[in-house]
Amino acid sequence: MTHAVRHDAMRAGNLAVVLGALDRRGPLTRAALAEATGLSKTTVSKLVGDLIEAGMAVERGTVGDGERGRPGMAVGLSGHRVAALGLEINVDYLAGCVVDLSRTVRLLRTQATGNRSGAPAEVIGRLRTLAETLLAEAAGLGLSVAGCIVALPGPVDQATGNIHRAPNLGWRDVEVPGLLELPLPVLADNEANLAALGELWFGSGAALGDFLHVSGEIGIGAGLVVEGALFRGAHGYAGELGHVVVSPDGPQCRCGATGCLERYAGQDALLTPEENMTGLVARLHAGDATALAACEKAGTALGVALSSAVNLFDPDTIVLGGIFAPLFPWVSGPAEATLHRRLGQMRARVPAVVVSQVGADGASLGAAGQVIQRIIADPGAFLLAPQR
Amino acid sequence: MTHAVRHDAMRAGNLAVVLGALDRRGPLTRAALAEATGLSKTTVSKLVGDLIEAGMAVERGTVGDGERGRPGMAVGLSGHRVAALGLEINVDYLAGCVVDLSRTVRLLRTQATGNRSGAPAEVIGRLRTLAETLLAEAAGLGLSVAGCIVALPGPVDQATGNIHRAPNLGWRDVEVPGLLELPLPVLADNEANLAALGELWFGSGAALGDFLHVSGEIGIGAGLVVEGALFRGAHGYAGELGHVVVSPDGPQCRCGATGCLERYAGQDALLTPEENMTGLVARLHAGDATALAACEKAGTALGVALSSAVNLFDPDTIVLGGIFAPLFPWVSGPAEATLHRRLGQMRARVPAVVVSQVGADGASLGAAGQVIQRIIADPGAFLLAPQR
DNA sequence: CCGATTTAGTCTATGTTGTGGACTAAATAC
DNA sequence: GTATTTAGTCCACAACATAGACTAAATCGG
Repeated sequence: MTHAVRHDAMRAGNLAVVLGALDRRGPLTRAALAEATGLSKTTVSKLVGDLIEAGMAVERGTVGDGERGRPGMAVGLSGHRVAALGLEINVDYLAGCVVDLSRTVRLLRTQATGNRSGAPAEVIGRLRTLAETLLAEAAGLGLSVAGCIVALPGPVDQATGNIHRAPNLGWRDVEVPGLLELPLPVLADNEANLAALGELWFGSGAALGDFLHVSGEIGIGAGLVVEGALFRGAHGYAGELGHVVVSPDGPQCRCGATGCLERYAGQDALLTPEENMTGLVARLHAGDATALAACEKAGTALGVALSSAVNLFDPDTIVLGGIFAPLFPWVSGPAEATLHRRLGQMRARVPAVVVSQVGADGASLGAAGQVIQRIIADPGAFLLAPQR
Repeated sequence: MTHAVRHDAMRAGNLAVVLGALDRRGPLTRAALAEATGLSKTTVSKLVGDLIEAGMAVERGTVGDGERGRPGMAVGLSGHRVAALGLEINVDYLAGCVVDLSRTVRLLRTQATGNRSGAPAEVIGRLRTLAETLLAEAAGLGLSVAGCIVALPGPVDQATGNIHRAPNLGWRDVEVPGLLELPLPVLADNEANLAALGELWFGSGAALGDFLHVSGEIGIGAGLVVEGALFRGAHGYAGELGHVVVSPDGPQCRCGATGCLERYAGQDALLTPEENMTGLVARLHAGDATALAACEKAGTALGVALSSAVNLFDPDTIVLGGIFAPLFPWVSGPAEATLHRRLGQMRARVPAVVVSQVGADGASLGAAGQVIQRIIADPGAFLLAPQR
């Protein structure tokens, strides 16, 4: 239900409207803010005053654009006080970052460690150490970290932040947020979802329109961003592109079905057991026929699965991330050709296939960005937060 | 952007909160409403007064449940004044209905006419006559019709309500809402989307959880309902289940691709040119081997396409409507078996496949219901509407 | 160089809305 | 028949946004 609107909710809502306008339209004068939001100058002045006092906005000097009249004082988001922590647990690394309110990356650490079949408590302990280091450094920068989201490689219960199962880690039903024991609110989300948001805020962003972000790792996940917000299915199991049908009579998949995309374009299908991604890319550059054929096949299969996804989701753009980012030159051609072959006649516009602009840090950046997004959407809840 | 909250918006929001509570939780006393919404008794009393005056709510008598204390006066949605018009243009019929605020169907008319390759102006003229008849009858019942939505068999631009192309009607870029020239606000939407909403409000409804509604006609469309709201892709082209891949090397489809679901389970794939649906069902009941085999094949193909859709959308339930409703006994078995085969090992819960509870009127009912939904979500805009 | 004009931002009186608590109404409990 | 309990209304008050007057600081034109 839409919640009851009392006076305090009205104020909180308008605070969010002003902060949101600053976020989307860059620095603005109070007069321009009043124009943009439809609020009166008086109200905007009061709200801006509160935001400045809370360290969420700053005056950025007068804008004397040569026009007549008194020049306005530009007000913009301030990255000097409020910040967010993003963390990621993946199969072979841990990552963490601190992003400030203006979505500037202030700190970023990656730690290569084998977490495959590591005990949850042990892995989470290492992540806690990483997080505490980042929090201490953030405090040194004068930043007040308001919250944290952890990216996890598997479906996450949105209500609790617990991960139901992470096949690639060998985990089942682990209460990650609780076990982290950090002195701030902690939530968790699916790595594929957060990588899509990372692309939105730290990659090509709004230029993509509504986009489907494909994050191939061991499995292949996809996150859909519609009008700047993530589409989540019913229970966080949406976007499982890896098990979309490519050919119903295809090879057996570990999921029990046959002919899933993962069998054609998953990491295990492309790499030989003793080879890593760098090796494969080297072979591709050298013109190795086997490697080129495998990528051609993977790209075509990806195109088939994506054509189904486009029919169902209807995105403007498709972004290839994860393992498909380094393989993009070899995979995107066949994928795009297949998309055009299957969709070109029916649709006025076939989605473009582009490469992700954020690397492996996409998920942790998206996690921190999501915290920032929540703060901007409801700054009232953070105005009274302790300042360092 | 979230819109600025002024005093009038605060009041409008609270009106919506109260009306929404009445809609979802049935008749309630003012005291119970205050409890449910978090508003004070005073405020609830004032808001309820306005709603009663506007004819959107009525007192339904005291609830003397034997408890101590003064008995409360139950207040419920009133279906006596505000209503909505739903229309549908399909290949071989026109349909129209009037639904009141309490989502009771007050009037329902279907008109069998061949609209395939009929000139838009002519077909819309017939629809206008139908609409005007319904509006006159509604006025006779004391109903004030606040708005209208038209269901169309093809992708619809949400901003304008114009249909871009309707292959089964042979239409391109027709401004249906404008051409109707009705004396009330008219919008349009995709037939598959509205049929899904029809199932939500006039069929099995909330018991389904988040569901995917498959509406097979000539083409096969799907509408996804998440938390009581429709998921729309980027431009209203989402949910094209008919062109999801079943087998990439399958037969040529009219869309230019190969092996689309439509070629296995579309109306044209199941019926011989000289046969209609009734004939097919009769043959199935008689045990005709060819017909049974065709349905088995269609059901399996549907299961394959749906397994991809479930991987991407993650619904709780799948509802089969349109041509799949009469064919349900023969199609659902193979479809469900295929879903279990492909998804059973990976997912804790495979979506149940159920039959639609609303017939061919689903889309026009959903259209009217959507208007009602909008009124309930923002009653403020209709409080000053002319009363009959 | 100085007044007219224009735009930015603040200040003050006012209006709308929701709230808490006092008050009235109408039932059951003893 | 009185005490108790719950429903609903009334009234004084508080929170917030607003309109318009007012001050501040620039450009324009002579």
